[in-house]
Amino acid sequence: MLDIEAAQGTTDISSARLSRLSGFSAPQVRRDLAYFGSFGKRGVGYSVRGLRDAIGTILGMDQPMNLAMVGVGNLGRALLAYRGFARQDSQFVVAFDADARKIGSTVAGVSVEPVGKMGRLLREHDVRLAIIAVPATQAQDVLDDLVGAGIKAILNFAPRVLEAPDDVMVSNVDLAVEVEYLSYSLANR
Amino acid sequence: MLDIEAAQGTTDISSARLSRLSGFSAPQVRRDLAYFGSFGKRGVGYSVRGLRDAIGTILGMDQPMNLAMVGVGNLGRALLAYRGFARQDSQFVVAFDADARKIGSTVAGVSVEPVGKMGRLLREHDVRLAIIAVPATQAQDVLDDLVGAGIKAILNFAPRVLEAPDDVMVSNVDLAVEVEYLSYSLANR
DNA sequence: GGGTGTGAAACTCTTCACAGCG
DNA sequence: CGCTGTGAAGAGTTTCACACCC
Repeated sequence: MLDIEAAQGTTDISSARLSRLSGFSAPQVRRDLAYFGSFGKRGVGYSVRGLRDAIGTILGMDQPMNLAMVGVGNLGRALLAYRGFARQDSQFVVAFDADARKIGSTVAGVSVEPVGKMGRLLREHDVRLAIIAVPATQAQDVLDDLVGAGIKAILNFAPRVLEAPDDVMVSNVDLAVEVEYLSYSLANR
Repeated sequence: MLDIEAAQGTTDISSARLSRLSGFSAPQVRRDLAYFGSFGKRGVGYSVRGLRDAIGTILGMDQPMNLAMVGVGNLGRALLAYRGFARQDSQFVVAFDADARKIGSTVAGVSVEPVGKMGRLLREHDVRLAIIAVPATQAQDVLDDLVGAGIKAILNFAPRVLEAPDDVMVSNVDLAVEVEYLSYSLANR
């Protein structure tokens, strides 16, 4: 969103404009931003550049975040190549797969390693966030390995409820849920 | 979640157990379910089978929902093959791509058609929900075409804010946002 | 004038506690 | 007895309105 404005050369943006772009109400936008500090100028709006930097800092994206991908099937490949990640300072540093034929290959500039080396390589590369893109049947095993390697944040794309210790955050992206939500919305106008 | 229980032969499930599996509190589960009707038996719990059917009906998944995929790159391919969708009665009936070399091929049993035929084929196949998995630069054009073809529900995977008429629902799956959320959670314990 | 930041009101959502039924 | 369904209390969130500053 802020990228669009930056690309258009806009330097300042009002909460009203952010409202239109984001779908949140203008007072909402102001309150949420004010929660983290005073970023805006009265009578002018928010500096696009300043806002982006501030949000980056708040999200902890100002310092690089090393990511690992587990599973290099279609989905893993797509995610490795996904443009959205590149805009932040997060980056994939290593990928893993169980298929011996894929080991040693490179996908989107990231080398594919055997799952057996996960523990060691995750520590070596200082990976703090891992993404699970393996078949549902293997997802829990992968999660257990990741937890064993000290990973505290996991993004799971496998359509399965996974068990994890309380101090490990697991965020599920269940693509079917999105379709269900839209289906429900269609059925109820 | 309910699939897990069904697979284990469990016939009834309590709100307490659903709470552990879903992460929502037990009263929360009960209230949400009660909102749609009385599905549970006091002293016993909810029938797994009954619940699944009821939820399916509520979501409008009891009748088939035809889906179209626009964009057959890595992400489109991954989504077409995604297991999660198959469990419901939703199904992909057609896919589109701008690349002439892909036209006529079949991905996960779905034939790839030229984007130029989108309007006609969407109507022919009675598609009501389309998924956008094209590069960000082309996403808005695709959305406009879909809207022109009468599609009222769109799931967008391109990392871009899209403009759509008020009566068209656009659900964005921004994969970067998920990483940002976990990154923020990591930074703030 | 224009747009932020924020107190106060309105609203929604969550939790608690328990009556009541199987 | 065990667990649902739900009124009432509590917490959190959104909206409104406007003082204040650029």
